[in-house]
Amino acid sequence: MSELRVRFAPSPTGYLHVGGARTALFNWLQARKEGGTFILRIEDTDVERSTKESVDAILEGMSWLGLEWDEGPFYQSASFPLYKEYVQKLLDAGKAYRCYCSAEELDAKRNLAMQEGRKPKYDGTCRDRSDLPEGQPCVVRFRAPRGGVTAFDDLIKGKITFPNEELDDLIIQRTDGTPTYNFCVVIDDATMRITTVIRGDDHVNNTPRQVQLYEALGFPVPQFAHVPMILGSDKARLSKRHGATSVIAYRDMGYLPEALTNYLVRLGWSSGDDEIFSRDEMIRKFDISGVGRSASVFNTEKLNWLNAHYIKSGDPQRLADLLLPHLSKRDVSTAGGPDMTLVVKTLQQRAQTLEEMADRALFFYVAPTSYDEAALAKYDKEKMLAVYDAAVAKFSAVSSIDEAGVEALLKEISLDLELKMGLVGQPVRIALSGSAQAPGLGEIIVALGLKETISRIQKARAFVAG
RNA sequence: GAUCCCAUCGUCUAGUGGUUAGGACACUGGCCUCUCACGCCGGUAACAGGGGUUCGAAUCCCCUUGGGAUCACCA
Repeated sequence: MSELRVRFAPSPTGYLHVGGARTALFNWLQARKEGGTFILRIEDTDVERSTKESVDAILEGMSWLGLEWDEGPFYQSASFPLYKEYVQKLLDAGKAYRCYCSAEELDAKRNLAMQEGRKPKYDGTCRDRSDLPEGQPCVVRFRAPRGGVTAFDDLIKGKITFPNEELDDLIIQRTDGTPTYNFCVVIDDATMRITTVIRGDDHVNNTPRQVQLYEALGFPVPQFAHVPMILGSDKARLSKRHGATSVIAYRDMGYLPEALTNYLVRLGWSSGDDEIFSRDEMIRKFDISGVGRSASVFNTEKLNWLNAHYIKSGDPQRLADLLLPHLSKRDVSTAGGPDMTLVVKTLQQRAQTLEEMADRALFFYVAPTSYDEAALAKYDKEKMLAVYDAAVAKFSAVSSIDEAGVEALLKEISLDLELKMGLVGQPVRIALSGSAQAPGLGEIIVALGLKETISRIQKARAFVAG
């Protein structure tokens, strides 16, 4: 076991977002690669917005993606006393002070500064205040260093430096006594002995403040790796209006977890010309320092391609299990119908998602009640009837059949009636599936069975005969 | 507005001073074929702009432009 300790720290105010999922994946991969520890921490210090439903949704998303954590989930809300203790430490050391400015006053000052084009930062009114009004509501602020710079070496972005002038005295404890985010992360990351903080790059601007906090508290500063954002097709931050952003939504749309993780790992990271990565390959080849510095656009087309790849190469039995809920959703019962494994096999080359596969699988379980008229119209009525009669005769004459057998029978019909294969196969396909687009006839007939095949052809014959 | 970050085909990316700038998705031409797909072969398509440094820049430096993030008693 290496010393590497990483964490994924979502705030439970919604479902697991694909961006969050990628951050979690990168953390997980780095931990697995190094033999380190992956910790899950729920940042629920905002009691107002945090919900149990969100926690469950996040855990469900993590599990579905197979990102198992080694420690946790830990809840920040359980550590309030700990934060209080450190606030007091800072207060005692003179590294923090009480501020009696009201939220209204602060808002007014901030707006004024913005209007006048100045930096909207705290003016330090209470920084050197000597009187301590008893019983007055107050917050606690960190006494930030005034001059100089604060810098850190980001594993992804390189060295980042901030002038301390830009950083004001941030609030670490609210009027109601609860701690604020930037303070909690530092305490948690330090006490959990996190060695590498891998998170979204919307946090880079928070990092110098946190570094100052680590230093004031006497904690070792961890390494940071800020992962670029995921954007929508218009290059704006990915949001619902670009489509689904919840990983569970992707599951429900029929995506495979290995396809999503494969897609996500390639967003911002690559290994030569490779596109397909098994779990093991990902773990072996991934390295957080190899992640790119720029944001990337989420592209559903490529995700579809990967999903199709994993459907094509997936185990039919497993896919059948995963397909079942999508069929149930369509009020289709597979009981008494063809073996689902056989059905899946006919569709693996033809579906990009399980939803699409379910649509295409429908006819196996529900005999067509109507036929594609436009397709039917392309064929001569008398010839079709002859094909149907011949097919019924041929299929009735055998007791069992395989794909090659179907092929042979169709050839015979083609020769007997002196019709091209296309004129034999298509009418039969329409009879069996109702549509002009379906898997190979051999596959369909083997899955359906001779009895059902003959019955469907007879039904179609009656329909065509009028 | 301030600070910070970013910049190779439409998209994801390879490239780390010398390449016909490579791969993948998408698009597209053809082959295969009982349909639709799969598969196979081929094609279109990029170094944001301008200055340097260098014998030589996609690669190093500067500026411009364009994107993004953050500036809360949210996380």
